[in-house]
Amino acid sequence: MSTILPFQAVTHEPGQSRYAALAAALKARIVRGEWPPGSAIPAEQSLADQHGVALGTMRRALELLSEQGFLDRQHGRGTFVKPGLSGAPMFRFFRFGEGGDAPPQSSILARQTQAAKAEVAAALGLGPGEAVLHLKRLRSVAGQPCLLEDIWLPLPLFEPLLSPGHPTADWGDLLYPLFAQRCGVHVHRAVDSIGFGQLSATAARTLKLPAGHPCARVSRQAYDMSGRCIEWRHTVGDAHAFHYTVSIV
Amino acid sequence: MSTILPFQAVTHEPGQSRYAALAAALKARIVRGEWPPGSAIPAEQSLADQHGVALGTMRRALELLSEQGFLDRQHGRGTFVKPGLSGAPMFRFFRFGEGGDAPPQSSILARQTQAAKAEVAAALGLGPGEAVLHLKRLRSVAGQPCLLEDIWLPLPLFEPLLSPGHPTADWGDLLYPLFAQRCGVHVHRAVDSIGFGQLSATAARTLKLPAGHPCARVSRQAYDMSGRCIEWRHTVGDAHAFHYTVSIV
DNA sequence: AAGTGGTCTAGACCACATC
DNA sequence: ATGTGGTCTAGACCACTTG
Repeated sequence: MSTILPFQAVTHEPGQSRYAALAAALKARIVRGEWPPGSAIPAEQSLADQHGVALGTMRRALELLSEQGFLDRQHGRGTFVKPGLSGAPMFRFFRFGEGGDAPPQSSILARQTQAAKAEVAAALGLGPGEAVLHLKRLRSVAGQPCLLEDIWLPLPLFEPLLSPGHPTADWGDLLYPLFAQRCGVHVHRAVDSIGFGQLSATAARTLKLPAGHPCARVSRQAYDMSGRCIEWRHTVGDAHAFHYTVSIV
Repeated sequence: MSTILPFQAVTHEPGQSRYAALAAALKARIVRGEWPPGSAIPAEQSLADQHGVALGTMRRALELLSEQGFLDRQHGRGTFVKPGLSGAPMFRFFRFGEGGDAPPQSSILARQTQAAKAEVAAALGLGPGEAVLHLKRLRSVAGQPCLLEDIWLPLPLFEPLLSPGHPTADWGDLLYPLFAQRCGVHVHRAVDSIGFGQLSATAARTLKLPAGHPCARVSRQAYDMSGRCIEWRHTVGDAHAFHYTVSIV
């Protein structure tokens, strides 16, 4: 009598390597939530036995998922599902005075549901007119306003953020941990698009800058582990505070 | 009697893996010029025999150098030393009208030797006052001037570019292939630093824009395979033509 | 001491490019 | 047909972390 090997048979296209098929199967188990973000997955040898492959082949699959940002391997400890992005990634583009020490403050200026306009629907992969949550947010450093953000979130998913029981004043200074705690949404990767323009009159008033002042514009699409776009964000800030470094290889 | 294995003994620190030491040894042979850029290096099995390691270990070393951009592996053909960057990488930051089709034109406005000022010397890793070649260069698309560049090159190395026998009018539209052909310098990687400001009066005149017009500033340090900085470049262009996309993982 | 991931070996066989 | 890099195996042993 032989032990049951539940994941041994992996669909394996002719042009696809075994380890790539294994990686896809493991990724599906991660995305499905079988192992929550931050938790450990079984040991290499155990997974190799489960799938009926050699240890080296399973290691190739795990290394692939690690390169793709789904897993975090730690020598002697184990292999863990990567938690979502949590830092203050927008501040990589701006340098405000003494921002290195103090964490940037955040205040929500507006929170309302909307029917998605064409641009927002396209960015989020929704049909036009579907319900979205719109946030207007001001970020400040040492009491000085510096970034103004418009954020759109697809709505059945982010409904917990509409609860009157959780006033926006209590949200804290980072949104992504809030998304994870309240809505179970983990931001896995993001794409930022950078351009320049002038501040509108209303934006200039909020940022305490003259109307028409040059500004940097950053548009962001954020995605969860399944590849679904879960945030569309538009940020403006003083062009003179913008600074970014790129490595070209 | 045994065959001589010239590279078998690799200095191998306790904390260093065998394949990392092999990669460092191979990189040294590449940097030294033993295999010129674009040429094939020996087959995996041959290198493994030379160094007295198993095939899989040599493959790890070669894959590492491939990830680092030193080698280009091609299934069925061989492993090749990567040629330097050759494209028009500055145009990744700007979108000018119909620039997709026509290659950008280049004209050298000035070419002269200088004693390196502090900022230039620091960027190139020279002592202050060492001799550098300074170029001023205008790039145009469809006859419209769009980018103005100041370029500093360390001087014993780039002396061939001073030859009166090669007038700047014959240099063509890309500098990096010129560096490779005339000076044997191959650009392996570059670091670009982006900021925003206003055009100076003279820059505005050259670009046919009003003085004080908002502009994007890109400062570049370019490095060869040995890690030496071989170019410091400062580029300005109309801020409204700037556009860039970043993936965050 | 036990369990984890990291390194290395010595082979077999496959897929691709070229002559 | 030959030579190249790509995949996979089945083991051994090492290095790191934790109880």
